[in-house]
Amino acid sequence: MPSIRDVANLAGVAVGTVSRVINNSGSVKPATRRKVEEAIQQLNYIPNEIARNFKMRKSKMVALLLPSIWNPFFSELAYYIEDELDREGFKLMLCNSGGKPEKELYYLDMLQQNKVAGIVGITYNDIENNISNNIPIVSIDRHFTKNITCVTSDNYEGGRLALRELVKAGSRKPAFLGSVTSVFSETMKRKEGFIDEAKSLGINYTIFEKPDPVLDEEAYFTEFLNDYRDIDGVFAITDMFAAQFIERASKLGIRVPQDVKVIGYDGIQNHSFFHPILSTIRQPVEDMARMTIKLLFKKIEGETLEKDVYRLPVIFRQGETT
Amino acid sequence: MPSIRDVANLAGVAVGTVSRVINNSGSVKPATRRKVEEAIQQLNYIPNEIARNFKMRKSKMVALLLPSIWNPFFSELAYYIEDELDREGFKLMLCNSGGKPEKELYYLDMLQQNKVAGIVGITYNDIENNISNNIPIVSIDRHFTKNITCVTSDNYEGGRLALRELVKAGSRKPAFLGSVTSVFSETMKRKEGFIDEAKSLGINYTIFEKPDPVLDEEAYFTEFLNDYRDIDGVFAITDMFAAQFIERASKLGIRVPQDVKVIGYDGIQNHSFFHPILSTIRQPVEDMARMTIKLLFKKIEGETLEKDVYRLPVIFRQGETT
DNA sequence: ATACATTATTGAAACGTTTCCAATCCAGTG
DNA sequence: CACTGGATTGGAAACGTTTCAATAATGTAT
Repeated sequence: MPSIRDVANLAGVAVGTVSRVINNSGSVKPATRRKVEEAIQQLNYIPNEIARNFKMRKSKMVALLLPSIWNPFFSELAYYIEDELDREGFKLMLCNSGGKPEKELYYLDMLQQNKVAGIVGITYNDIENNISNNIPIVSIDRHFTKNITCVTSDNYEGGRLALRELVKAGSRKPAFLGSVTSVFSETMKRKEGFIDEAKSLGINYTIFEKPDPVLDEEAYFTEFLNDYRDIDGVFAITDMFAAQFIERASKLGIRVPQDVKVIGYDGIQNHSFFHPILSTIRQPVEDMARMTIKLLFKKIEGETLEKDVYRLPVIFRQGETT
Repeated sequence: MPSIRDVANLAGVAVGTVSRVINNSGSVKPATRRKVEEAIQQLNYIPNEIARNFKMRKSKMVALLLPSIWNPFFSELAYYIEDELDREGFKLMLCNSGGKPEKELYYLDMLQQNKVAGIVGITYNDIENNISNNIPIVSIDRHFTKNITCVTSDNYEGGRLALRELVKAGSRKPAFLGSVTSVFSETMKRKEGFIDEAKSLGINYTIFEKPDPVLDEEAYFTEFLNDYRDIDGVFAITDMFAAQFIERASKLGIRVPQDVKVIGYDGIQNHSFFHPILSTIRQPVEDMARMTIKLLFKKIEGETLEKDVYRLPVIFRQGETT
């Protein structure tokens, strides 16, 4: 593996000169440049990025820490994040935490050791207190404190929109179905929006939340369907949750949308191959991803951002369930 | 940011000693060890992994190069790959090539600069001739030459199985639907298996392939449905392809499975929320992912593998389309 | 031609580790 | 008590870059 020194020797110049040729920094005579480039060709020299990172005390690696890349919402997000990073020559390191706090901490520790340039975090834990030094972090959907910028969709407006669309579709007794997640999660605002809009329209509503994330989901849905037989509309906190509800309801002979209208949140179905196609509040995933990375770049550059939370607008996408 | 030298000073020992404490290498007296550990605590010292990689001339980073993480098959694969890597303390770098040859080459080049320990490649290009030095590579579903080990599902048997299942479901005039991809792709064996089994059972079959990957898919399916009206069974090369066919067929009033039985390949639907649930040839994604990484580790260790291609068995999973 | 300004180039230090050899320590032995 | 050998520790080189001060070469105006 030839080094910059070998190139310098072959070209008959100093290593510093080779460095300047490679990086286009400083000035070098055209003739010299040519000599060096020939030597590089001849030796098939490839700059050692690790040595460079080491010397410069920074890398162009950004980590994406999320529960599971398998989740279609996250994989779409990851796709755009990688794309945006690549535009600036940054690389993406992928970390699946499984949502487990100890794994999140383990990864955070590892990322510090590896001196990543920045972190995009979708975590359940309070990341902030566990990151000792000052690695720039942007969080998606989790709002901790000032130090960690948050990018999210407009969950509150999404909740209001969902309620309005349910009503528009004919629902008179709508319910919100969700599961209690992290207190830092912005997604809880979906519920707030739902409630506020119902109140302002004078509509009776029901809130039915799964308290424990690991609780049996089948039991949860069954209980709901038994206890609230007159519900005629459901706003589920995510598309996945909505789909589970629909399946469970179908098994009990409840028809969607005839008996119950259903609206999800996310908009993960990017193809209309499978049915029913969910009516949903669509998050602007691509915009969120690109904004996240742009903000992260700014933080890496040392700029301070004017806002703590950036909320992007959502839209209602009509499917077959309302 | 404290360095190993600061620790050494505070503890009143040499840097070499600190290094030995950190890495548990060589021998160090318990009393000394304690002193050093205290200093580490006090300074909040974090070893610099980049410096380490630099010095050791190797990193624990493995790259996954694939068309798009957004594709559910790949995101499932990536999930297990990351998990298996993490077990040995390796990290995953994610590269979306979009399937574009130039982007694949660009990434390959970058990965060499970054001295990754190994590469998992799902590429359209002939990777082999474009990787100058000897980074260990394991490929999924693409069989190049001896240098790059290939892990794949048993596509040939999968093809035979699909044909048998279509016949079992009552199809008398089955067709294979696929698109011509890379000549290196193992997935073409699905067609071969389909054909061989049809021949051996004395069944008439049809092959209808989309020649150009970028060709309009709607036109392709429409043409097929117009020209082959008597087809009563379809084996599509992937689940996605099958789903597209079903959608197109439905629009023309052709019912699945009453008029046409459909079998896909992959088994990407890990939940039964959306319908129809595809009958499919399920790839053992988790096994493939873990085997890929285990083989890659062996190559990184310098072992030579006994086989060029590792084929894992597939199963038929009954859905609602046969 | 001379002095000066500008452009090119060199050489060496520095980044934070690991590792090897040599030096030192210490317990046990004859 | 001197000696031996293993355990422990110190010190320095090396990994491949970038960068900076110092020097050399070149060009420019007088």
